Amino acid sequence: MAKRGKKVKVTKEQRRTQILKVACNVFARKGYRRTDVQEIADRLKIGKGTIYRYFPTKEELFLSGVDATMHKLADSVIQAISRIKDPVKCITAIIEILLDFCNRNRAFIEMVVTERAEFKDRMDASFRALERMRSKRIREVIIEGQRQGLFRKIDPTAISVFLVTLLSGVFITSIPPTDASIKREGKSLADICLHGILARKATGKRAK
Amino acid sequence: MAKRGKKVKVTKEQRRTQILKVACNVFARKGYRRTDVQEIADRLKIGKGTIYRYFPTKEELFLSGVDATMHKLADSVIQAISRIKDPVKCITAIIEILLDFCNRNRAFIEMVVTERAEFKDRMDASFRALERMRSKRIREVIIEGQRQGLFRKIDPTAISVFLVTLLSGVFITSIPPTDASIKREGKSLADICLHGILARKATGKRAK
Amino acid sequence: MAKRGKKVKVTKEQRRTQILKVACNVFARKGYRRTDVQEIADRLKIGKGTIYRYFPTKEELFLSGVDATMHKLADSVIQAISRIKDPVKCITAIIEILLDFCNRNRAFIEMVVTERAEFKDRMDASFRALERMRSKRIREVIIEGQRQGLFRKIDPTAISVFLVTLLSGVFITSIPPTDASIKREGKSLADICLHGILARKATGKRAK
Amino acid sequence: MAKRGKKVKVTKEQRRTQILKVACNVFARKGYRRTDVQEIADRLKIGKGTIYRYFPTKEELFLSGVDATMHKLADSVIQAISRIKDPVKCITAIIEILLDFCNRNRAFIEMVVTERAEFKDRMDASFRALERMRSKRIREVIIEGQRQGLFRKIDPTAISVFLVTLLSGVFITSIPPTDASIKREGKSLADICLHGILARKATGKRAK
DNA sequence: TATGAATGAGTCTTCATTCAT
DNA sequence: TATGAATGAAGACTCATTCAT
Repeated sequence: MAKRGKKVKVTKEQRRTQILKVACNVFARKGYRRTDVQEIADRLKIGKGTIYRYFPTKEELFLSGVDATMHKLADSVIQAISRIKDPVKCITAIIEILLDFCNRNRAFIEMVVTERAEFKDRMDASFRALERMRSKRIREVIIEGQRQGLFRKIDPTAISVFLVTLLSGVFITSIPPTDASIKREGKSLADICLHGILARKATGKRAK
Repeated sequence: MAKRGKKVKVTKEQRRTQILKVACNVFARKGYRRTDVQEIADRLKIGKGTIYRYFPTKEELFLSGVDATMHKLADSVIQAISRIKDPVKCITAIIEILLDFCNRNRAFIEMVVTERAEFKDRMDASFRALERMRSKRIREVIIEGQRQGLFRKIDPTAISVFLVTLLSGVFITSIPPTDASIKREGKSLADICLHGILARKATGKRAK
Repeated sequence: MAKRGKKVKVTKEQRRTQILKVACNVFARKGYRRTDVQEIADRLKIGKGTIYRYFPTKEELFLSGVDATMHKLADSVIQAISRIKDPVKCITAIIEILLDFCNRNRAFIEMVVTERAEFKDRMDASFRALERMRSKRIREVIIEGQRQGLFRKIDPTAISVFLVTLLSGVFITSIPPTDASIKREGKSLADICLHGILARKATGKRAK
Repeated sequence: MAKRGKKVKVTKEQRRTQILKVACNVFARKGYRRTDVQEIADRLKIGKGTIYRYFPTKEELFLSGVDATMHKLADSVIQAISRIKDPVKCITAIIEILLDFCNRNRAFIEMVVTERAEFKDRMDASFRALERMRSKRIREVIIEGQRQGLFRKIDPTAISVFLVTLLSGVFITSIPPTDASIKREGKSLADICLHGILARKATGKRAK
């Protein structure tokens, strides 16, 4: 009622972002269905109706949150890829960036998991679109790596499927809190990706 | 009302299993919240009350379904592992079995995803228990492989984390229908796992 | 399932009485609505269907229990009244008997209270019938007492209303467990009934 | 839908009271279990959800009704007692007030009866608390009456038990509609309370 | 523009009663 | 005769969305 104090004036866009951020947190913690729009409003100390002024439905609010974060992720991966020329380093970077992102966006990961369950039909499209894009970029890196003779000459699709699968695994398994050794873990995953599990002596030429 | 025909006699256990199976399908298709217990009953052509004779709550019904399938999966993986002596073949087998299982249990995968969103706190324990067990078995295979000089002498935990991550990715990404080339895909994933992405000739120069 | 042992053969009437007794206890403890017919069956170690062989509905079962006990109470009061000739002792006896009965039939009292709430329209008739009868007997005692010059010459209805009211109060307030001093309490109530609260010396002046 | 007319503006407190009043009536008429919250809403021409905005559960709604009326009753009795100095008149007044209250609050009485059956464990506490308080006030009146030499010098507890029992009886037996002669009945009950049933000429001989 | 009171469709769960064995 | 599995009507409660102020 009171809300005394300077009652900071915010632009529409800022207000929208505020709402989105808080909504994401609540959705992440409680899941889509369990989240009461009222709770989001309460946390923001605004009226429930106000939220509906910015987002037509609860669903839209939720999906907007997923989308926004999705784009942030995609952007940082793509940016990294385009900065790094060396295909080998690129693969490592992609894994590290994803791990780092997952670590810093636990809430988001939860949202995506939830989303998949709740909005299977509707949202899968957008989810897959992103995945396909990611997959496409990775393909490019792989083909470049093969062109340079760095990567094995196997079906690029096979490699890209492999990487996407691994990355999805990273995405999913990173949900439980992992500690600050994220960096090390990223390196370790990338190393195995690149060199495989088998001992080099078994390969003949592979021994260091 | 109808129940035409011979009115097959079923034991309690069979009835329970029947219900569980249909329930899993509906849950998988619609998600936990969207599933109305009435629909499960309708599909079984039994009364809603009957379901509640076998499962005290909708939640219990859901979790029972997850649990049952979880155990089937764990069993088939463990069995395979114990049958196969060669660590290299074992790794391949684990990937293939999981892929195959995911392919044949789409519904189940959906349930697990849903579950994670809905029953985060409650079910995570059982989910992780299974994961830990799987991880432990894989470690054993890895250590054996290293003992035989087949696998690289790097931290077994790193390898096991890598494999579990990849497997989780398999689990998750297999949700969209993949065709019968599952076998081939499994082999392909395992191949990259074992030999890595890098070309052999490049190995020498790239070794750290 | 087993129920081994001599499986004592019981007549239909005995079985009916058994059921009624157990049912009364459960109803008394949980109230009519809260009582599950299944629980009564379980306690008796018989099938639920069996109960329905003896009582057409749950309601009938409940009301039969009330009725049976009601009659026991009415009988013991009437018997006492007809044994005792002295109207003064008779009044005391009625109070004592009721107190004693209430004390030994807590469960029953609860049933009557429940019944009044649940079956207001339907059962009130039978409840009142009994009350009227009790009231009628009491009236007879009063009139006899007045004839003998023992009781004040005020409207017998007033006295009977007074007594019925007091007895109903006994009925209701006796629900919480009272100890063995029931007898003393009965005497005390009867004493005040007979002599009133006012000091005798005051009687002369205060008489209307 | 309709909500014709001026759509009177009501405060939250007024709305709460409105709901409580109608709810009491419905509960009283149908009993707790038989009452559908929907019916209360329909009668108020408001949505069911609105009721749940004011009372978290049906039970709470019910018990709030009992409580509110309980307090009204306690207040009017206590007020009357503190206004009247003469112990003899006080006793009469207490009976009259209770009778009158019961007559004008049939619905309430029904609620209390229902409550006792449904909420035995939970509500008994508050019910008894009130009773104890009433009983304490009455004791004070009695002791004062004895000090003034107006009342017989018997155990004050005995007298108070007697009165509470009688009052409970009034409470209970007044449920069936009694006519406007309430006043007369109150006087009559009080008269017997004070002077007893026995004829005065008999008093001398019968005194213990 | 912001609010939050009001709404009522949607669902889980209970349990008296039936009836095939 | 006894059983207990099956039934489905009934009812409490939630919460996204609306809309008057």
